[in-house]
Amino acid sequence: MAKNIIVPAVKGTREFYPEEMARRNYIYEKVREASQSFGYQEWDAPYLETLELYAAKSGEELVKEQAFTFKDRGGSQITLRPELTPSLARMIAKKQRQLVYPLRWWSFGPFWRYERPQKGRSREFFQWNIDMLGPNSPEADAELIAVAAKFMQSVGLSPELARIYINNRGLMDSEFDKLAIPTESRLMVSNLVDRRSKMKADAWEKYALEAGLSEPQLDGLVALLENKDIWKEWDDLVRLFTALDALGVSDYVEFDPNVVRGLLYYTGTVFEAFDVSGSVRRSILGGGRYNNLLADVGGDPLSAVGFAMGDVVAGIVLEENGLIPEFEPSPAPVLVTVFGEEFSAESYALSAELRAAGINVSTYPEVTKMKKQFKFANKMGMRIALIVGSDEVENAEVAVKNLMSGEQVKVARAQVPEEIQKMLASD
RNA sequence: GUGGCUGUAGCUCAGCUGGCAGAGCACCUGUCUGUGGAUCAGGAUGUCGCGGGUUCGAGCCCCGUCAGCCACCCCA
Repeated sequence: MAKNIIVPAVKGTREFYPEEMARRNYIYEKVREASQSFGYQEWDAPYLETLELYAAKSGEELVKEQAFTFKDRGGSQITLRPELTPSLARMIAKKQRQLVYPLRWWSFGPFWRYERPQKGRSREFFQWNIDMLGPNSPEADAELIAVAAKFMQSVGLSPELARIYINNRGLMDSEFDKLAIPTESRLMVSNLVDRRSKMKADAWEKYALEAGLSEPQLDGLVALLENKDIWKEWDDLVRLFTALDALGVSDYVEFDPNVVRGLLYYTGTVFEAFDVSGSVRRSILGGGRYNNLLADVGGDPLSAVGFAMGDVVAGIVLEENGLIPEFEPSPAPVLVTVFGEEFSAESYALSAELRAAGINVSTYPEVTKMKKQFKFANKMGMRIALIVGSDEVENAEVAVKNLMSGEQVKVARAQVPEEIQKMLASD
């Protein structure tokens, strides 16, 4: 069949055939609903940015190893955006005095990272970003977590399926102080904590000692990571959980001292949502409070909290839990068949009439056997087929066949739009 | 960047110690000359990822390469 060699798609990209496109749009739609229900405004930034923008704050790995960069014709280093936050910071900084606070913004768009594709990771992906800027309160943090919970709930991810795990960097730092872990070791300890769930206990302990922890520090760290009640000693967390309770999302949230988040810029609350039992061990979404970012990029200090969700992991989790809505191939539920050459004008006129009545309609675009036309309607998941043949034209009627039930009735031509609307509304 | 697994029909895959390239599904035609989704009958379909090597002979063995998947790293 394929005599010619098909040029392959770029590694790590995904091709969106209609079925995949429907899934992507479904996620986008639910993201929009959740964001807007809390009053967040949709915005977007350029997809192309200068490499310089990321140098200021993003991790080295992200910029040096994972950015897609190229020189444009003028010689500037251009990057396909690997994340959104630096663009957000710039756009806020540029209009910092004109914007209205608390500022609530959300965005859903493409991002690129040059990394090895694997389960839950591609080189081109979509990401939901949502942030609140201005306030610095546990209640603001709780709102973002509630937005995440609302999204999860709206796509059918119940608390039994997915959960949001919460911690606070301030609490951890204060505990690290008590264990006399020096500031320069904090990053190492964060990585250690991150890795704990992926390693066997004894291997992890050995690794921790090799990384420079003393025996008492290790014991203290383990005790800390297993203490599910320590949040009660941290005022911000007490307020956060109180607010989450009031927001009605306490079923979705859980304190977990093991959540530290790799990124350096988080300053307070951090959280991450995971599939409770699925095969993806990656986070569905993650975020937290980052109060220093605006000042770091040259703006006036401004507090912020937000999170990001990639569409790849989210899509896998929904898929594995059977939560993707059934795909309807044709956006038009009605097919107008073409009976023969001499009747095609009738069919097109009828189609136009139905469209004018607000009904989505496809007309079969060539003259062929009825069998083929019906087969097409069936495969496209259409619900109604119309026939305008010699008998029908003679009697000013249209044969209306319900493809779900198989029933077929003759309807007076003038009544057709109304009849179809009734049929479409009935199920 | 490191390591492992896999590339055979449109899809999912089988293919024995190296010996004529297969199945199921999907597709097309007919049974049914105004009607789909069921049954039955028939039919078409291949750069065995690509390049080289070994061999009388390679889908199978060896080397290389590309791609996909999985894990690590990092992270959405």
